Amino acid sequence: MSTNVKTRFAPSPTGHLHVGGARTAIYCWAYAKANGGKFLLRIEDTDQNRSSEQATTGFFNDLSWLKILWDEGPTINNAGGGNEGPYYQSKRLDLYKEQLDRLLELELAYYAFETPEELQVERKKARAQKRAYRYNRKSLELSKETVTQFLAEGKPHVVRFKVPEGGPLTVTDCVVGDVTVERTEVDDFVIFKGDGFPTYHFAVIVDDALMHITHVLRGQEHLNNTFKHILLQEALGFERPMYAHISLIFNPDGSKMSKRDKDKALRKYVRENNIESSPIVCITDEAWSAWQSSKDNQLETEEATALAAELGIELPEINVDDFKKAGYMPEVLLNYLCLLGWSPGDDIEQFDSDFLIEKFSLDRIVKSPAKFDRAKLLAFNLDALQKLSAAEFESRLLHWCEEYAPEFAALEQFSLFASANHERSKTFRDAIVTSSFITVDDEAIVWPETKPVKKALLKGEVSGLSRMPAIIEAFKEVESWSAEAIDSCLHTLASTLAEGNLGKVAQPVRIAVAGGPVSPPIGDTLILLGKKSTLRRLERCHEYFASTCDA
RNA sequence: GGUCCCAUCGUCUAGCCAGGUCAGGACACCAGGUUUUCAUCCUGGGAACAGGGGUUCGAAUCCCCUUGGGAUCACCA
Repeated sequence: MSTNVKTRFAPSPTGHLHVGGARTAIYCWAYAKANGGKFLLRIEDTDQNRSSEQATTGFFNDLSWLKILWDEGPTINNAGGGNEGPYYQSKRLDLYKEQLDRLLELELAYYAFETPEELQVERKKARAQKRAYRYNRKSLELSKETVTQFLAEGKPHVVRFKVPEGGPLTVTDCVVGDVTVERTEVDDFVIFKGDGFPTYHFAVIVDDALMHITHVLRGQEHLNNTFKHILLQEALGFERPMYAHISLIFNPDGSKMSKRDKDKALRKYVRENNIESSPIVCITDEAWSAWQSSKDNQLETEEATALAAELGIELPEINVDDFKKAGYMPEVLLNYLCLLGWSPGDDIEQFDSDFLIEKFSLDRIVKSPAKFDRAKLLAFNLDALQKLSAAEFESRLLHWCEEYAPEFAALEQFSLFASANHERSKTFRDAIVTSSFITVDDEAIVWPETKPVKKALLKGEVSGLSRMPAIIEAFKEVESWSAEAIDSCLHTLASTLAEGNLGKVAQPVRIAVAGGPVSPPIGDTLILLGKKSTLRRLERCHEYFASTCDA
């Protein structure tokens, strides 16, 4: 394809990198790589109130985790660099002002003095009259002298772009095709804000031009903005890049997948359960009532996480970081995200990033929006996990545990813990969930009387519980606590106590030591626990049920 | 409401641009089987061209309309 392809991903650091943004970044990266071009990262932090350094770092981490590394941009670890920076918009004010002066000189931009409140009134009027809001160009009627005077007085102002006269506007989008709109649909939008910062529209045009971006891939919510952008480019004499607008990602219920989904889930639960005050200390009464007073006041991430944990509800996974925490592998998330709107054809679905780079093209991007299907992601993760060698699985599980489950990372028999969980885990988290009994103290194991527990211990002609004393005695005799010894002991027990039915002895043992019907294979489970803990748990279980039910 | 975008199994999609294979695959689901639990694993199955008009010998594919869904209409990006 064309030479010098350069794409960019330009997030505003106001939250976390969510899956939609991640997919855009992946496509940008893949397109650049597929065409021997460069991928650039730019931080759009012109919103002084909402941008944060913490969020910026989060974006770097999330992108790095996915192995989407930028050739140009902020220098972090082994990514970034380039000499068309700085790559933070907040540090490019001079550049924007320079371009703004040109526009002012050409009389393609003008000062406007309406207050936000005044504009709000106009907007409401427009809504009531069932038409789209357009700025009425009132400030354009001001005389030069008045404007000069207002500015000298320090009257608060913005700068607006003066949309030139002309015919309809057409942009040829690489995904959507030709899109045409009447010029009158574009109003004189603000390009410089009252705080002296450029708006998104202005900064993005200046930066994309100065950084020589050739292809702009972005979410379809920007399709309408494109007309503002091409107008600005024409006014400034910039070349128009190629545009590719990617459809949105939705939740399974059809709603737009958004960063607000977590907040929504929490609100719903709180409302449905009539919870009137904060159940945890980390959310103050003030924070709670502020949150409850308006849907626009979202809880901080930490607060939301803590509250969800307290209420015992699962927050929907929407950010890249959520999937990392949940124990998915980055290459799987990347793979799955690619498939939401693009496919390589030939019935191929599972692939790595080398394959992606080789095959990626804009003309295979689907126009229609996609729903995010966690079940398929999970299935992909399972497949990928199973393809890992034992050593690789162990090292990656260890890595994950070090970050999210240090008590498991510290396990002396980590190797066995890993191998025992390899083929039965769909995510890294699965391994610690079904093996949580390992890190629980012997004296803290409890046995909820659920159906499977009752079935294994209390039901039947000869109950599992009644076999317990014999099992305990047999285990006491096992000298070396090895897989072979345990196995042979269990088989012997099965033939003497249960006509060779291994399940009849294994399942009561499993429940006794694990506190529930699910654990790794029984031999591994017992070795992981050790002989002493195994015996203690068996005894405690026997005592507990013997005392509660006079069987 | 104005403007713009979109429309193949429950879901992601292949097929469409260059009309002509029982509309293919994956996930999910259902039924069997393997397995000491859970999870895997194996076999089989049901499942879609939104509706209506054209064009054509022939339409999922090209055109129009209807319906449905979505985006956007900020001194946020």
